[in-house]
Order: sequence, then structure tokens, then C-alpha cells
Amino acid sequence: MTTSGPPATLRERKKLRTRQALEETALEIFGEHGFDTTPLDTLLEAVEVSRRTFFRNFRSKEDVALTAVKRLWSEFLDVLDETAKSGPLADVFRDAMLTTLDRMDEDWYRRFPATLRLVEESPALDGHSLRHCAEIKDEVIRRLGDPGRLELRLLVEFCVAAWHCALDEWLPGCATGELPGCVRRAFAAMDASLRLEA
Amino acid sequence: MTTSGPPATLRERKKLRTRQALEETALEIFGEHGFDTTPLDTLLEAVEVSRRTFFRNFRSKEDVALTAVKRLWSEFLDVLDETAKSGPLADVFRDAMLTTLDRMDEDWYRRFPATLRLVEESPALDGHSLRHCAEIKDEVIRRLGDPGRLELRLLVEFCVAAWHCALDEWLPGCATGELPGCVRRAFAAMDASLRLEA
DNA sequence: GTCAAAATGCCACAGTGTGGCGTTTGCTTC
DNA sequence: GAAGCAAACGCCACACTGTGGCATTTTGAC
Repeated sequence: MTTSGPPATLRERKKLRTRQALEETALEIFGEHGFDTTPLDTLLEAVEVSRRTFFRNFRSKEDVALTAVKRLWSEFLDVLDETAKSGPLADVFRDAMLTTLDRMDEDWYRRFPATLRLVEESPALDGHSLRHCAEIKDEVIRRLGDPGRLELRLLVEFCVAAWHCALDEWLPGCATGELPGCVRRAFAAMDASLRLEA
Repeated sequence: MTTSGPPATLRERKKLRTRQALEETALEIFGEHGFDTTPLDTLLEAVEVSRRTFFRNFRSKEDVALTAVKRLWSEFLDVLDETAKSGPLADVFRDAMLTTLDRMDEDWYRRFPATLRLVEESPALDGHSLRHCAEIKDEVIRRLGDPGRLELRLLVEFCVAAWHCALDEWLPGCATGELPGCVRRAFAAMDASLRLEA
């Protein structure tokens, strides 16, 4: 990430440790026994924290499972704020995503595919994921121009769709270095898709 | 709807009545007191059915609130099965949607906007709605061609995005006759959106 | 060392969704 | 029309998620 200066105080470091332990263990346990079928208590016992503490760190059971996804989009918005917007907005979106992917660390590339597999298996998790994605779309729109502009809304929706298609292509193999290629292919196909005939 | 021959037996009619009463009353009550803030029990007491009976008719609290949305997409798939697919697939999608809208009755045009307003207010409902939409997208893709085809996936995502934009434009006024116009405008804007510049 | 603030744990509660089981109600057959 | 059968229903109890109150421990500051 960009601006994650290591917390000075011992208290903050401790709190961060339990947060990370929850995120990490959540992926392990949910990945092994399924998200819907594993009670939250199983995670709490494994990390040895009370329910109260958990809900002070995460809004819901889904939240802790989706940290990798949220981190990606959070970074994406940061990148978007930094970059100069010029030329075709679809290219701006694609390049911002490529930059974002470049900034993700090794640990993220291990957690992210695991998260996607959880999302595939659990409708509840998928719903949460889609909902979060919708919020991000609104933010992206606000950063790219006039939110009331119909074409802009369509464009952002389409870019996110291309991103999801790229993920679908990438997920089976999950080779870290291939994701940018999948993204480029998906964005390159956007034009042809509109002209697709039966 | 198309193939809804009125149920012959008394038992089926009775069951249908409670189903409809639940759907109708749900929109009233949730619309008045909010979806998240209204317990399911309030609905159950109003319609005078037990929780057990409710969950035999609907999968969840969200389910009963989204019946109008589900009915739309169900009809849309039916229309898609009936129509001949030729020419640009984006046009096929748009025309199928226009046909679907034409088939909806007056009652639906009263419930549907009310449902959309509920979805706007409740993240949980929105998540369920988006999840259902994703399932429909897969069905549509299967009906339009090769599910593995990247361009096809993109196209369907884009068409659904256009539909949602049409709804956003329509929702404030909600005049029944204007929805087709909103749909045409949104689909007409698709081409320009890809070429949008900063 | 002391005191204030923050984080935690424990307890109780509301709300959603599921399963078992006995009872009612409508359908069928004689 | 009466008996038998199956579907729908209501009641009860339970598991799971998420929230609020409150006492306790831990940490940082003076």
C-alpha cells in the first residue's frame, strides 16, 4: 500500500496484529470448510478473540472475508486521484487498474484468488461483493466527471464489467504475472462486443 | 405474465392469495417504515401467517420484497426464448426488454418503482438484487451464444448496465409510458460512452 | 506511580432462518 | 356423503449473526 506508515504506539500495533490474524485465519478456515457452512465462532476461537472485539474491527462476517477486494479498490481510488485524466476514459480506467495491480504485494496475490473462490461459492458473499463494487463505481464516476452524465455512468459500468471478465479468465490458473495481460485483453474486446451479431 | 393459467384447485388459489397478500403488504409496510428497520414479524402479524408458512413461500425477507424485479427478469427470459436472434445482439437485448415492459400489467408498474426505492435505501436489499441480476446475466448469456466468448459476456454486462441507467433516469418521475423512452436513450448512448474522453 | 483513555471480555438481547412434529384443510375415491 | 390421504399450516425449539451495556484489563501520558 501507499501511506501505511508503521503505527508508532504499541497499542495500535497490537490491534493491527489481531486484525491481520483475523483476515488471514478467515481465509484459511472459510477456504477449508466453506463460508456459509462455517460459523463465525470457529474463527473467533481460532484467533482467540471475543465476538465483541471482532465486530469492532469488522462490520460483518462477509467484511473480514473481503478485505483483499476492498484493499484493491481502495488503492485503485488512490491511483485515480494521483493520475492525470486525459484521453479516452476507458484507457484511463484500464491504466489505473494496471498501476494498481503493480502496487499490490505478494501477500495480496496470494489472498486475492482465495477470496474470489470464496465469493464464487457463497451467494451471500457475492452479494456483499457486488454491493461494495457498486459503491466504488459511484466513487469512480465522481472522480472522472459529471455524475449526471449518462455516457460516463455507462462507461464505468462497462469498465468494471471488463475487469470482472478479466478475473474470470485469470482465476483458473491464477498466475500472478498474467493478470495484466487478461486485463488488456478484456479491455481490448470492449469495442468488438458492442458490434457483436447473432 | 404468459403461462399463468388460474389455478384450478381451491388449495392452490388459497396459497396464491396468501403469497400475493405477503408481496403486497410487504411493499406497503417496508415502504412506510423502511426495510432494514422493520422486523419480519410485523409483516407476518399484518398478513396473519406464521413464520414457517412465510419461509415456505419465500427464501428470505429480501425475497418477498424483490418479487417485482424477479417477475420482470423471468418474463424477460421468456421473451428471449421466443424471439428470433438476428442482427446486433445489443438490439436483440433492447428489443426483448421493450417487449417485456409492454407485457407487464398495471399492477406491476405500481409495485416496481416502489421496489426500486426500497432497494435504494437498503444495502442488504441492493446486495440481493445485484446477486439475482448476476444469475440472470448468466442465463441471458447462455441464451445468446457461447458462454465462453469474452465479447458476449461483455455485451450482456453492458446491456444490463444500460438498463440500470435507464432506471435511474426513470425513477424520479416514474411515469409508466416513459420507461421505454429511457431504455432507448440509454442503449443509444452506449456507443458514445466507449469513446468518451476526459 | 498515578490517572485517563482505549481496547477487551462477558452477558443479554433482537432478528433471521431451519427443522421437527402434531393438526387442520382440501382433494380423492368409494 | 364418509373415509382416507396428502398438502399446507401453526407451534416450538434451536443455530447463527449482529448490537448494546458494563466491568475489567492494558496502554500511554504526566
